[in-house]
Amino acid sequence: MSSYKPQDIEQKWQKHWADTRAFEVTEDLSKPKFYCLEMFAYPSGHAHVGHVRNYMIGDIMARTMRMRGFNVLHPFGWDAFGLPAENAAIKNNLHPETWTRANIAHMKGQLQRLGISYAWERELATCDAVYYTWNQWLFTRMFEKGLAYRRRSNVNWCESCQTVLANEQVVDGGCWRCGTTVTLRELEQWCLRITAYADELLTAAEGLSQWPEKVLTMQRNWIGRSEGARVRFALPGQVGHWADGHIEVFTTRIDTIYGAMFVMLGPEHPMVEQFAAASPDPAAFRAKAAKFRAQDKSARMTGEVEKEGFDTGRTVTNPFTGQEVPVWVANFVLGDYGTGAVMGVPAHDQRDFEFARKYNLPVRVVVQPEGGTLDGATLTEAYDGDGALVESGEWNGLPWQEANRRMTAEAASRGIGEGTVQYRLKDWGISRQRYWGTPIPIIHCPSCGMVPVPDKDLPVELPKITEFTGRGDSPLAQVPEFVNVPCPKCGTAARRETDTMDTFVDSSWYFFRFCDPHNNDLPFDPKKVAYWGPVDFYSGGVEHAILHLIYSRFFSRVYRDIGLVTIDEPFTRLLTQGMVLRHGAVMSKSKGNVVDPDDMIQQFGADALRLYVMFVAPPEKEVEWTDSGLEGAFRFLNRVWRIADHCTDIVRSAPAVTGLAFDEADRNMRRKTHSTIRRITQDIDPRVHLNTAVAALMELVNELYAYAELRGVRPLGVDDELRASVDRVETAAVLRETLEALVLMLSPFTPHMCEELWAQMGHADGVVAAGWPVCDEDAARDESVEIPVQVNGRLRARLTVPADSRPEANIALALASPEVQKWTDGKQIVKVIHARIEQPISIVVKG
RNA sequence: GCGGAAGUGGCGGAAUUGGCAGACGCGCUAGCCUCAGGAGCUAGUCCUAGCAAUAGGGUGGAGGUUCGAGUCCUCUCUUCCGCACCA
Repeated sequence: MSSYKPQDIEQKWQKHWADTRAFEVTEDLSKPKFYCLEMFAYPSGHAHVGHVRNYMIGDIMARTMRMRGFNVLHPFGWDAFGLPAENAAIKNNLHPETWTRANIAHMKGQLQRLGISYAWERELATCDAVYYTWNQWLFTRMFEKGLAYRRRSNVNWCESCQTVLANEQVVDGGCWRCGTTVTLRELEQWCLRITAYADELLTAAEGLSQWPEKVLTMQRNWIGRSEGARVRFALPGQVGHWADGHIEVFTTRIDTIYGAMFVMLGPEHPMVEQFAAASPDPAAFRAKAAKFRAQDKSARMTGEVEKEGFDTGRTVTNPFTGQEVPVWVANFVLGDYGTGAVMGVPAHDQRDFEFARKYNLPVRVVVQPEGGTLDGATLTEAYDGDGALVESGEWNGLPWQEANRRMTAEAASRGIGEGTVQYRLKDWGISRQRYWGTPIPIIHCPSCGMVPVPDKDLPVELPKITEFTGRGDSPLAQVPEFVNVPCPKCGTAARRETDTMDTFVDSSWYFFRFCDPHNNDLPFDPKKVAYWGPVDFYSGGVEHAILHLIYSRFFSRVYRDIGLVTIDEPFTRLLTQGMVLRHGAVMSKSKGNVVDPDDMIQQFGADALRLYVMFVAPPEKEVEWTDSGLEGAFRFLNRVWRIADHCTDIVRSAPAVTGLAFDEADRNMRRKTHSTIRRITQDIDPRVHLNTAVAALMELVNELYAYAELRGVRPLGVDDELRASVDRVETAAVLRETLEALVLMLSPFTPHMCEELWAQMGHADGVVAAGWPVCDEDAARDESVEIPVQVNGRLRARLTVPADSRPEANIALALASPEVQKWTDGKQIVKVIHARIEQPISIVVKG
C-alpha cells in the first residue's frame, strides 16, 4: 500500500504535461472547438488564493471539455503595462520591465504548480513590442476612420498617479486604482469614439443570454440611453436667427415646456463666459461660476451638494409660449451631459422644484393627474406621474406621453428643435502621461498636422529610460531622441506624441491575439479567429463589468468593421467569480490576510486546494476561506486514493461489465455510478455548479465504500495489504467500472492524482484519451421507486413500488395501506392526485 | 432615490419544471481501531415533546394562489452590490 503523496505526484505530472505539450492546440476542423478563457492577470507580484480561484474554474471547464472531445483553446497571458510597475520603479529604482518580468516569472510558476492546463506556448505579455505594435496598428486604423481623435477637454486627473483617468475609471469621485480624489484638468487628450457604437452596444446586450443579468444591467446603466428632444430658446431680438443667439436645452419632457419658467446653464457652458463678459461686474460673475465648477470635483465624494444658482440677468424666449424667462447658472447642471443647459420646469421635476422654491421662482402646473387639482402655489413636491396637459394652449387635454411625441414633431417642423437620443456614455479618453504603456503612434508636424506613424515603421518602441520621477509630464517627453523625428509625410522636423495608451486598450483585444499569438503580419490571422472565436466561456471578476467588458465589446466591433473578424460579440458566456474572503475581508497584502497557494500546496497539494476551492461554494459566490475545509478536501482525496490503490490489482485484471449477471448490490452500485455520470455531466456544463459536482463525487465514494465493505474489499487504514483479487468476477467488474468512472470524473478537479491513478490502473494514454464517461441509461434506471403519500398536504406514508408500476395501481396501494387509512378512516375522499410515478400521491379528504 | 442579487441547521452550502427541506462537506457527540493520534473506520447530529414508534413546528416576517410553496403572487423587513443631481 502506497500512501498519497501529492507533492511527488504533482511534480511528476506537471513535468509530463510540459514535456508532451499536452495542452497545445492547433485549428482542427474535425472537432468542435471550445475557447475557454480567464481574464489575464496583472503581474502584481504574487497570486493569492482569491486570484487563482478564477483560473481553477476555467481549468475545470477546459479539462472537462477536452475529455468530451472538444478542441480546447485555453491560453494565458499578462496584462503587463500599467502604473504599479512604474511606481515600483520610482520607489525601488528598478526598471518597470525588470519588476514586471520578475513578477511574471513568479506568478507563472504559481499557476504551473497549481496544474492549470494552459497552452503556454501562446503566452503573451502586453509589454512586449510584438504585442503592443498591434495596439498601434489598430490605433492607426481608428485614426483613419475618425474613431481616434484628439480634443482639448476637461479630464479627470489623479494627483497621486499623475495621470488622466477615463470616466469609467473614476469610482466615487476617486481614482479607481489608488482612491485619490480626482480633480479636473484641461488637457489635449486622445479619445476613442466608443459613442459611435453606443446604440449597438446597448441593443446587442439584449442578446447576451449567457451573461449575468447584473453585468448587463450595469452596462445598460452605464450607456444610459435616454430619448428626448433638443429645444432652442432664443435670446431677445434673435428670433429667426438661431445660430447667433440661443440656448439649446435637452429634455425628455418637452410636453412640460409650457411649465418651463426659467433656463439653467451648467457652470461649464460656453455662454456663461459670454454673459459674464457682458455683465456689469464680469469679475464677480466669473467668480460665482468658477466656484460652481470647483465644487464639481468634490460633489461626487460628498454625495448631495446644496442646489445653488445665480441669475445671469439675461432672458430667453420659450419657443412654445413666447414668454421671456430668466437664465440662471446652476451648480447641479452638468456641463458634459446633453447640451449643458436645461429648461427649468419646477412643477414636474424635483430638482427644478427645489431650485424654484429656494429662489422664489414661479411654479406652473402643466400636467394634471385625472381629477387632480395641483396648484403651483401650494405644491410641496414635483409631480411626475401620469396625467393630461393643462395651461398648454392647443395641447391641453392630451395625455403627456402623446403630447411628448407630437410636440417633438412640432418643434422639428418649426425648426426650433428635434427629437434626439442622448447617451450617458462618453468617448473613451486613452491618453496617459506615463511611461509604462503603449506609445501613441502619432507625429505632430508643424505643417502637416497630426500624422500617423506609417505601418512599416511600427512598432514605435518605448525607449529605455533609467530615471523615474513620477512628475506629471510624460516621461517620454524627456527623451529627445524619441521626441524629435522627421515628419513621415514632408520630412521636416516634427515632434512625436509622448502620451501612452490606457492599459485597457491592451486588454480589449488580447483574446483575439491568443488565437494567433506569433503573427508578425497582422494582429491575428482572420481565419484563426474565425475558427476559435468567440470565447465560449469567459470568467473573471465582476469589477470589470463596465470597464474591460464594454471596451472589449467595442473593440470587437472595430475589428469587425475593418474586416478582421466576423463576430460582433467576443464572449458568448460570462461567469463572474466571487471573491475569496478571509476574516470577512477581501484578501490583500495590506490587510495581511492573504493565503498563498504555494503554502497550501506544500501542506496538502494542489489537488486538495483545487478541490476545496471548487467545493466550498458555487463559483459566482464569494467564500470565506477556512483551513478545515481544505483539510476536509485532503481527507476526501486520501479516501479516494486508499480505495483505488487498494483495488489496483483487482481493477487491472477485471473484465468489462458486458454480459455479466449482477446481483442487487452490484446493480445498486452501477446505478449510482451511472446516475452520477449523468448528474455531473450536467453540473459542469451547462450548469457550472462545480460545488455540487464535487458533492456528487463524494456521494459516489461513500457508496463505493459501502459496496467494498459488503464485498470484503474495503481498505481498513494505513496498514492495508494490497488486494490482489476478489472472489466474484462481477464484483471485480463493478469495482473497475466505478473506480474508472470516478477517476475520470474527478480528473478535471484533481488532475494530478487522477492521472496517477489512471496510469496505475493500467492505462497508458491518460485521461483525455480515455474520454468523458458515458451514462448507461439502462444501468442508471431505478428498479423501484419510493413514493411519498400525502393526506391533506401532510406526509403520512411512503410506498415502495416497481419503477414501471402504473399510477392507478399505486393509488390503490396507497389507499389500502394502514398508515394512510389511519388518516382517511371515516372521512370522505375528495380527490387523489398522482399522474406520473415521479409525482407524490396526494390524497384530499373531507369531514 | 433608482437598479440588481440574496435571506434555508452551530458553519459553508444542497434542493433543474411548484412535488419527501437540510444532499455533500466542516464542526460537534458516541463507539471501534491504535503504543499514540490533529490518522482511519462506524453511527448520530434542524427545533420541541417522548425510552420509542410517533406527533407537532420549521426555509427573514405577514397574507394569498394550489391537492401540494424554499420555489409562484401581493405587501413588508434586513443584508450585500452597482449607479447616483444624466434633465
